Amino acid sequence: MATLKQVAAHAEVSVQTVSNALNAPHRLRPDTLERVNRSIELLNYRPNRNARSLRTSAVELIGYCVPSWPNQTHLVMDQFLHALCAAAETSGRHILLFTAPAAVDGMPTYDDLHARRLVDGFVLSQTETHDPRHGWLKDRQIPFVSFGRVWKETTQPGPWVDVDGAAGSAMAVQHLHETGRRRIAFLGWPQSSGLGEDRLAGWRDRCTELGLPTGGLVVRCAEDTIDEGARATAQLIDSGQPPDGIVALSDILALGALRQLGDRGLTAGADVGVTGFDDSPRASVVSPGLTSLRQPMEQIATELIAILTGTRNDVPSERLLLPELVIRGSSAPG
Amino acid sequence: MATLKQVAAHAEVSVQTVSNALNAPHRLRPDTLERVNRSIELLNYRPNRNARSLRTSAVELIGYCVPSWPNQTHLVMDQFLHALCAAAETSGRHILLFTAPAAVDGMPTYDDLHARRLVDGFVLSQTETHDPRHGWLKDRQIPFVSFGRVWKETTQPGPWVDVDGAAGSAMAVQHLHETGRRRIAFLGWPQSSGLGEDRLAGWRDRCTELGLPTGGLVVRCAEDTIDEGARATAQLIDSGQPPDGIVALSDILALGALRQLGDRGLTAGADVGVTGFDDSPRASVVSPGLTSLRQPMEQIATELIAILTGTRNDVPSERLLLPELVIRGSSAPG
DNA sequence: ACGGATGTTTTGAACGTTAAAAACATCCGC
DNA sequence: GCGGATGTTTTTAACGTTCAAAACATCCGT
Repeated sequence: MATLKQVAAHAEVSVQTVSNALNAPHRLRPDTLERVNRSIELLNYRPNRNARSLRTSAVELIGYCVPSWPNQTHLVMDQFLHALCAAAETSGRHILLFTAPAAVDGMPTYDDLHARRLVDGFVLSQTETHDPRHGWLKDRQIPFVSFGRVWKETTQPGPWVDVDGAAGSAMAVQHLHETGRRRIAFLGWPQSSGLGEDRLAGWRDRCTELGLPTGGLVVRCAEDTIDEGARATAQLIDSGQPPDGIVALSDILALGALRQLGDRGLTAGADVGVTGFDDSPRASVVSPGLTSLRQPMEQIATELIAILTGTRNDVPSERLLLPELVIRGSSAPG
Repeated sequence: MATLKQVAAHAEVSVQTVSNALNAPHRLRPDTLERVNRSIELLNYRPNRNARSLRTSAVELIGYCVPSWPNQTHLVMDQFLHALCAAAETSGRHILLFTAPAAVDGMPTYDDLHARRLVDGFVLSQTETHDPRHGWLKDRQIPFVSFGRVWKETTQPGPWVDVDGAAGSAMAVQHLHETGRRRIAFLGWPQSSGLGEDRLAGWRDRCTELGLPTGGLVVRCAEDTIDEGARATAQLIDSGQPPDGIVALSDILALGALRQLGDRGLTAGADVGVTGFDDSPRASVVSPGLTSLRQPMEQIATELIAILTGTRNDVPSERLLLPELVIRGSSAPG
């Protein structure tokens, strides 16, 4: 593989002139630039990333910890990973994947990757309540950006991009209200989940705004499973005041709701409107199709990379993005 | 962050002596080594990967193309990705993720990553019939190893690690035979799938060895879905000579079989023994639990890295690994 | 014709490691 | 005491870019 030196010899210029042809072509006389570019092409020159990184101290790699639940697929993370890679590449960078223990036990790994100049910074995701990684990185001035806020912190310890769960739930309530529902339930998670409480707040606020009841219409599920979604829905149906709409905090819980409605001889859509969150592939193939809130993965990834690389001066360090409500049969009126 | 130079000054030795302390400590007098190590620790020295890579021409990064189906989770690939990262780290390397168009359209991306010294080589996966990547990389002497063989090629174009699907199907047949089944069916894929034909061959060969019938007992499914598995099972049940055992080529098809059996008032296990492949999380939580063939992900990843890095002279360039049959209720006799 | 300004190209050094050769120190047999 | 062998440490250069300064060429006003 040719080096700058070889290209320079071929074009009968200095190494610096070849470097200028690549990085500052305006410095060169047009005929010199043409000759150098021809040599670059003829010799199939490719810049050596190591040499450049050594001189500039920028490696153009972004560290991302491989999702820590190998026993469980995580659709949102799969889509996110692909979008993140593509966004990084668009900016001339790549993603370096690594494993690390959970919480602070993993911080030495992050520290080491940065100290050895293996990465310039990190993208964090799967943020947990009181997640310690953010503060740890901020304290050490190691660049990072987070997909998701650190829940239940008074101030965020660093830049983030997130999807507005509350707004999403509100959109779902609004939509169900527009299809005629007047008693809309919410299937959520335990109170310890900040994300769950955020989405619940969106449901509650919009119901209140629309004058809809909220009492006795929230069921928190211990786990994010179809069975729990089914159980919670059964509980609502058997409550004596069954809902005519259900906003589920996730597609998984929503699928459980669909199953339970089917078991009770009720029709999703016609009898009870159902919505989920994340717009997983099953949302479209289940019958009826599940109305769901879709997270804008490509936009999320693009914003994360823009914040981390500081390539756009207009980028604020916090970005809350709106999900998109994808309307399907599960919320269509009768 | 301290450099070798700063550590050397602190320890009152040359840069080379510090480098020797790290890489060839046997060259140093014990008291010199101790003094240098103390300086390394005091100054929290971390080697700069770029500098080392520039001098040695080895970047210690392995390129892996992010799975190309963002609309569909792929459990096996999720587990694989985690195992691959961990195995790479164990060898002092990391995974660089990238995106690329499918088939030969993606080859310029591979070429560029290698030419620019962003990676030392590649791990390929999701191999397809007549997959062109392998031959392309081999022709250009770009190091790689493949998780999965290139089906329907007379010779493999490069090193690979794979799971022996045929042996897996044979194990499943053997197991069902041992639980008393004598008419074992196979749910497979279209004939164009090399992997499917391989697994089918294992089923057929073992049935023949055991003197079991094979005629009219194979149903090929157009797609890997629960519905297709259910449809295929219905076809077998309605055939006039229903099977008492079913080996499914994947867990998804097996779940379809379980559903169809339930719909027909038949009990998986007691009435019809069912097995799947891949041991997905649902295999254990479905009722009854699904007997399934589990791929040894950590071993696969470890072998891939060993072949690619050439770190063990005894490693052959082709490794066929056995899956593990995880026995659950779906194959338990009545 | 000359000096200052501007355009274009070259020169020298730096980044931080590793590899190889050289230098220095020590030991031992003759 | 000396020369050869071995142990230990230092010296020198290399890897391939980028950065900054210097040199050279050209232009224009006086």
